[in-house]
Amino acid sequence: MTSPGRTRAAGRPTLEQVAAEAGVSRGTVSRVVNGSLEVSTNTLHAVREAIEKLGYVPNQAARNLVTKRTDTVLLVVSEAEERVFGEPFFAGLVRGLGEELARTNLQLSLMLAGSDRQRERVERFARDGRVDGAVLISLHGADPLPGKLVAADIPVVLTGRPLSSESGMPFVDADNLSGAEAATDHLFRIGCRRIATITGPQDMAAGVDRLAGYRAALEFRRGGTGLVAHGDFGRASGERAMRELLERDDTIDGVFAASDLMAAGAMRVLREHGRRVPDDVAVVGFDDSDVARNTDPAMTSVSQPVRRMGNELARLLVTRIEQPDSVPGPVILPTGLVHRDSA
Amino acid sequence: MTSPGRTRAAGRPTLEQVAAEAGVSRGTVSRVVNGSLEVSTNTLHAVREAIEKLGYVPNQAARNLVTKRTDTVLLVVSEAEERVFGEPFFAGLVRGLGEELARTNLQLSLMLAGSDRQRERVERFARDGRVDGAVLISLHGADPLPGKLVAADIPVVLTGRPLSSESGMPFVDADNLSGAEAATDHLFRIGCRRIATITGPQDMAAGVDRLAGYRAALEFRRGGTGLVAHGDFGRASGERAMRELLERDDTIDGVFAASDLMAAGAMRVLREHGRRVPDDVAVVGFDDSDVARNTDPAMTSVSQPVRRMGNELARLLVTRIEQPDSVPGPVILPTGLVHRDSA
DNA sequence: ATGAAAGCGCTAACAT
DNA sequence: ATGTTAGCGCTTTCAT
Repeated sequence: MTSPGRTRAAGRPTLEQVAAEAGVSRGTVSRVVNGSLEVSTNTLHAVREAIEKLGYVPNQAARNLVTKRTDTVLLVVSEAEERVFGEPFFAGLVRGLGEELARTNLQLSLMLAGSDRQRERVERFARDGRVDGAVLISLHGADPLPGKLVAADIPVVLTGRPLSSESGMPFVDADNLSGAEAATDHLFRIGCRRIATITGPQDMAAGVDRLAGYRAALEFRRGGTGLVAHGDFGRASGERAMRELLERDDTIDGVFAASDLMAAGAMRVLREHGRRVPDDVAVVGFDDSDVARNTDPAMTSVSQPVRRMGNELARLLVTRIEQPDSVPGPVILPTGLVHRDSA
Repeated sequence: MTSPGRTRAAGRPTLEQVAAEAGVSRGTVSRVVNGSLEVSTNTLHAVREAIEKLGYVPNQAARNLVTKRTDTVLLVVSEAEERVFGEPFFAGLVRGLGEELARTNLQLSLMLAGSDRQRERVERFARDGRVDGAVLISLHGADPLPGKLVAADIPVVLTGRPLSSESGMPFVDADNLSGAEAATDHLFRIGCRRIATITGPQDMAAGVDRLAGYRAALEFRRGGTGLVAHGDFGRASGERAMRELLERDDTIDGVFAASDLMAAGAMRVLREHGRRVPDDVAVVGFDDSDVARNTDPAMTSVSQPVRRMGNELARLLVTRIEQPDSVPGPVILPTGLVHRDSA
């Protein structure tokens, strides 16, 4: 009880103790731990043995204090829990990030920022100096978070083109415009002439760009582009939008939805209304997620290389961290169209 | 360039500078920052002003070094990315955890441990002294991670009863047995007499207990309990299991699946085989997730209070952190049956 | 190749 | 109520 350690990390051996055990100085142990080459084989072994014997693990706080690095990067997702854990998009991204970061000694840590309160916490966490950099994803409109982090001198990379392009922050995005264009054009080519779209949120570039792609395709084909209903990428919004569209025009024969979830919702509503997919109405989604594979009929969908996007994000961030003055340009990755049975 | 700061956190004002600016000592500033009451109103104001003026933010590394606390707790999910971001179960849990932790000054950080490599990283991270405690979820079989963390003197709480109950670690779980029993009994009461089950992984208590519940219900009703096929909670495994079951016995008229995802897979296979749900075969799932609400017909499912489970996990962990010697007992929360159209 | 020593920025115990 | 001081455990010059 009165022993020298009531504190949590008590008893943990220190550099000092390892040094004593190995009969060398602190500095030498430090060199061994950090893989310096300027250590003789003999001492190297002695120190290693001592480390092993004592079960020494470097104290990060002490190390951070002097190096100013934390070897941790933060993934901030600006969505509510339900969204984050419902959208398969994030899975690929996280995997991609993890893969790439595994090559470095950076550890990935994830935090949600779906509410103001959470955003504030994330900001404080980052400003406290607990991370070397941050990847932000799913930013809406004029989220102040990226700006605040940059102001706090924290390297930041974004997922998805920021709406206000003045930001100048490096970002990675899928070619949403081309993807949407290809999807819409596909509907046209299989014979649809009354093609509607269900958009994503218009405060995100992904939402805006996919709508633009739809428009571009139809303008090129000289089709009408008026059948637009807005959604928020979520399933329920897709159902709502589809109902609205059907009410406005019941001759619709093709639908391009800006997310698989919305497309799935639309398919359900179409069925409720007695429309067969794809015979009466063809449907294309966006994301090529699990959802698309599991609708009935299986859904044709635009694929984005989420995993590669994660890879690129990691690379960009590492670059920013290692060369704070570099401003790597944006990375735009190509999308594809995966043909299944719904269109 | 030769200025005193090329390092990342360079130029950040320190306690010392704030003290100078406010004309007081370091100690006093520290007291203000940490909310000590023993400070006169005057100096309090002076210090606050100085902090404001200089934009001072305490350096966490320095603070951690002396306090031995990080104010961070880790949520470790022992699943692959695809799983984590596909199962809505996690959303509720994370939300519950966040809610409760928001009352404290603990920050939640999430890490995946789906591969050995990731598990190793997580272990190192925790042993490095970067977290005050950890919540582990989705443990399989004899995962060594919890033991290692405990050995490293890190407070740990588990989600789901550990299979080897000798561990003695505090945990939170849903009453899986009762839930499964209620689901199965419901099938019996609506007239099913050939009731099959699709189990979860048998290296997790949730899988084992739900199967036990199925058995208990049928034994009580004197029904046969032989129609068992194994799955892993995932959709594909549900499809596989359903096919297998139909091959073995095509008079099956009720199915209890240990997860919504598997139940959804089963429903699809049933439809493929020309069985109508619930008319020919009634189906009950487990989780009461979004998936259950979106099948056609909507799925009857066992609900677990995931959010409350998250709350309780946080409470347990906080207790463990604040009183390292306390060993709070397990918390088992009740499940319910949500009636929809599939049974 | 190695040791010695000067901090990194903060908290907390002790004085006053 | 406030100042003083001794570290927390580590990295990193600077000598040798």
